[in-house]
Amino acid sequence: MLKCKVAQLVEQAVIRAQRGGLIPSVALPQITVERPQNAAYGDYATSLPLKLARAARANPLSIAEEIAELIVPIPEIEKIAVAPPGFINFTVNNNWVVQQVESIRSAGEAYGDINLGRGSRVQLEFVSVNPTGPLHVGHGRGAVLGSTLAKVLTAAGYAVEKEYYINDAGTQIDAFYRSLYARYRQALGTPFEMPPDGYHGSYVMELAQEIIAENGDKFLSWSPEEAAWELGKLGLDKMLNLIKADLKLLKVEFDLYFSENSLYEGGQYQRVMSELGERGYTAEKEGAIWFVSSALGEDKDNVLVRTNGTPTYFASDIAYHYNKFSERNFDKVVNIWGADHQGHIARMKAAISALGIDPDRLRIIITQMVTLRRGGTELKVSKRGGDIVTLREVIDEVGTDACRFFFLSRAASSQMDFDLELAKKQSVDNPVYYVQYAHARISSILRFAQERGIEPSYGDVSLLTSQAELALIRKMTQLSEVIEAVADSLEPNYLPYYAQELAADFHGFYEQCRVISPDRELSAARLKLVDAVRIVLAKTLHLMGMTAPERM
RNA sequence: GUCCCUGUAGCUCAGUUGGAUAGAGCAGCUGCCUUCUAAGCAGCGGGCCGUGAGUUCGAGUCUCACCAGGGACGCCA
Repeated sequence: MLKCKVAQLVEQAVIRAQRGGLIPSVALPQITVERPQNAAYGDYATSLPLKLARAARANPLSIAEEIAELIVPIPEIEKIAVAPPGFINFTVNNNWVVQQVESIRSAGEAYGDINLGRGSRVQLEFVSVNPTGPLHVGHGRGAVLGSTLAKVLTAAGYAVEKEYYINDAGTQIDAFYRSLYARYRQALGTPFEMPPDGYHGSYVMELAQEIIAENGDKFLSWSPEEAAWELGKLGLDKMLNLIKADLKLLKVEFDLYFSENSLYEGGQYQRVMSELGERGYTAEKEGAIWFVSSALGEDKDNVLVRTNGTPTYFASDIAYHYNKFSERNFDKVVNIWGADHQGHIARMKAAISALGIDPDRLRIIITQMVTLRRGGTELKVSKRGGDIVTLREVIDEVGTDACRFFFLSRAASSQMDFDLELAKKQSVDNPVYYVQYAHARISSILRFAQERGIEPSYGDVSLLTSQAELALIRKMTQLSEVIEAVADSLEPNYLPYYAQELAADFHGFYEQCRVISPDRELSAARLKLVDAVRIVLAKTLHLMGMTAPERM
């Protein structure tokens, strides 16, 4: 990345300036290079002199001049300028810029990829919704976020594994099983009361109907416990398949569905409990076994094993994370959780440090709530309460691409309104279509050129000299910086904004520069540029899990 | 009561980790299609960045207090 190269040049120059006594030898902060907001300042800038000014007790402008003087010239950089109050600005050589068109075309789909991760293994766990009901919009948000992060981290050189943790054990599953059994009985005309803590949504009745259609009434003769268990397993399987189908509609897929139950069957749960005990982090109180998180600075302890002997969700989650770090040896683990899991973060981190694992290896992203609206009225999404608007209905109404783009455009930390009416009404003037339209236009030009026998490969990029052309190429060269920013921050919302900027630069170019003209040389050169834009735009769309349409 | 997230244009939201003149999309208004897609382009209007202090060369960004909205504080997950 040219940006890193510039940072290195600055660092070398500063060190030289300090050794030569031109500026005081104070400790250097992290050398950062950024893109100035105003293009008039050039392509890159550093505010290092401003940061050094205080410690060095010197005028930032003169520091900037001393440093700038010592920066070794490289062919890519055409101009280095000092600007008040103490910036050093870098302007990239236009020859280098136009050459990037060639680089893009030879790199193809790999263009923009970086090696930030150096192959280290990252596990991304997301969605992980209890298979006790259909997905709602909030789940969709985490799903889109996770699947996009997976793509970006892969592009950034990490070895990524996507995982869905199935909570197929515990009290919620039990409540689901008993609800399904009650609905089964009711559907067969043998009245049975719904459990008070049950799932009242109509989808449970539909599941019961399906099971009756496939298995008849044979469970009526079974004992309620056995019948609930068998029915439950059938229902859970169906529910999970529905969830997978919904996720597929959203273009979300996993490498592994990890069963909570397997932690008990595989012995991880037992191993973790004894290890926590050996390390002195468990205690028995009031007939239950507790994790002594207060010993690690938490404000209270948490139950691991209930009085009735069953483990809590927290206990199996510790076993799960032990499995991730100590048995599967992931370098880093990223979990995407809903806002309701906020309180779980601190104790989860405490638990893994209790197991001797560096808690910084675990990063947890909390997605804030999505409130679904239709116009002014808020729609309910609670699973337990009854009927909900499902994710599938939202996708059917709004479309996968628009859904994904919409979710990605908002930072995970912001709660958001998803207004179906608005999403549909705006769908024609949506930024989504603005970006995709650019790709369709490009495809159209390429078709047009092909019909006339104009080949992009013959193009001579040095003919690309107009402002619109250069600005467009400059924008393309930012892709790897965007990938880096997303991979570092785990905030993919840079992506949709970058896509819009790139599309805007293309549309601007399209208005100002006729691609296929009587000038065959220029036509070929511009066609080559257009083909490069196709590559970068499609890559950006694909990182977001969106389609790059050839016609609209 | 404690903890977490949010508060930026009429609306929905960005703001590159503390930098230069705070941006985009909708909505409103004015222009631009005999030529590769007008789902586009050019332009106009719109701001006490919740409030008040603090940190420093410099704050939308960091700290504290307060106000407002949301979430979590369970032997549910």
